[in-house]
Amino acid sequence: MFIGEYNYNLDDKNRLAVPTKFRKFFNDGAIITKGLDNCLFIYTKKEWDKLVKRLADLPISQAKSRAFSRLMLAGAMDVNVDKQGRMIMPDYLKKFAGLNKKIILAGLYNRLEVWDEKVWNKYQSVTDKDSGDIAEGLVDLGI
Amino acid sequence: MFIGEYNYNLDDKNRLAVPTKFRKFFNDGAIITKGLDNCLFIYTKKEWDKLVKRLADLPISQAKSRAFSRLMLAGAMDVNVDKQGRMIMPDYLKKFAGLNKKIILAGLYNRLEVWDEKVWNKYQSVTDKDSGDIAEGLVDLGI
DNA sequence: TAAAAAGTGGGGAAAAGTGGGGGATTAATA
DNA sequence: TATTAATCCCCCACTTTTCCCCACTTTTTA
Repeated sequence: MFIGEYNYNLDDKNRLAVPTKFRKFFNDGAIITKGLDNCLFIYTKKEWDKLVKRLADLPISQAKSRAFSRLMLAGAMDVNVDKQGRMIMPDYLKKFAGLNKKIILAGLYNRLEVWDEKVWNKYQSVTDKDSGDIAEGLVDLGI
Repeated sequence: MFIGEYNYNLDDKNRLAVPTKFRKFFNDGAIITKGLDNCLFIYTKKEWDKLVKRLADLPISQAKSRAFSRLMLAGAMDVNVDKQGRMIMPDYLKKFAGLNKKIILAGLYNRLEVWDEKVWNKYQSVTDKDSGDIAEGLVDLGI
């Protein structure tokens, strides 16, 4: 579904454009939530529903699963896409991900990730070094 | 499917031609991804779908699988081939592979590899010398 | 050596990205 | 409750990018 890396700007009204070819998936809105590694996750309604069901099954007795549910559920916001294909970024999510003007959108198959450009570049420079480990992962998958 | 070594130029508009005899495989588009050893991989839609099925189910809770997905999925780009048989190279992939004007395309059976000419020549000069040693290591893989 | 095919370059129309004004709805205050 | 204030979002307009198409050059082939 979603793949690729895209550059966009967050404007003064906190509007963020969605790549044209992905807009059709968000006709009935989108869910933006706090993600991992300092980014945000954007889900379609359909994918979000799947995720919520899995979160509901986490054992409430475990502190870690309670914390994860709070991150994903309490962090989530239902947003609309305007006629120009943009969604409005809530203030608390903008702060959470440290977003400035220059934004990276990353396609991760069933979700889009929102990164501040600088944070993204830093993450990349670390993981690019580990590409050896990543290559090992390829073998595990039989690729 | 794909074999051989081909010379092409990346033009000022970041367009890269595909060898004529291979174009028929890319009628419905192509996927370019970050590869190993500083090159890029080009897959047909069909081959890509085989790969991506394995990636879709990785657990988002593990930092390593997130890094892996980001390399393979966010690193990939869905591209079209124009009437002249060229695809447009996204900026971030051009940077990743250090591409300049002179490009080498290499056929690796189920994928095409994209190399900057200088990187290719350097890689060749090392591996040509060590080809004996490299072959020795393949015993483990049953070749 | 002529004709055909492939590689390469560039102009221009169309689409996408971006910014901002203004009206309508909602909230706030006297 | 009337008036004011604030927010949201729709729409218009400008800028930038993309991509389609045509044309020229080089290479291949008959």
